[in-house]
Amino acid sequence: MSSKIRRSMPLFPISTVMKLTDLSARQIRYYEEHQLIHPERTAGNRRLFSLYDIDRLLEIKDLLDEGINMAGVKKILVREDESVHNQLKADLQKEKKVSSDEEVRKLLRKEFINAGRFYRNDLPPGDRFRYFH
DNA sequence: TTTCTAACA
DNA sequence: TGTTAGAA
Repeated sequence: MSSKIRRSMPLFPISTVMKLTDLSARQIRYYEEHQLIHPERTAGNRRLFSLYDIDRLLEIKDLLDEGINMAGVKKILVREDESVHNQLKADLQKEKKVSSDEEVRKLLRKEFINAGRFYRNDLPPGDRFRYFH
């Protein structure tokens, strides 16, 4: 579980992400506008990307290269997010720790503060742990 | 210097 | 998607 936390740690400025993904700053910001990634922000409003964000950008790039449009990419990534959520829920239920989606979110809030795919800093504080769709 | 937002001869 | 202006 600690690996997930490390992968979600906000570390890189956009210049580094541009080099790692070979995407333009415009493209990276555009994908954020479309809710495909949710990079953290510094006190000075600069974006800080995690390894999860980098992975997602690479996935987005691959899907786009395959000819899939934004709407399609969004659907695919949302499905993946839901899959991750359901897998986590299944694991937790197996351990008899929780059962409802609400309980899954509650536990996530406790264990993955700022965890990449589950935390949305673009929503009001009380709604930040809702899942995508 | 780098990054941000907003906007478009 | 690129590019640029003006601000931070």
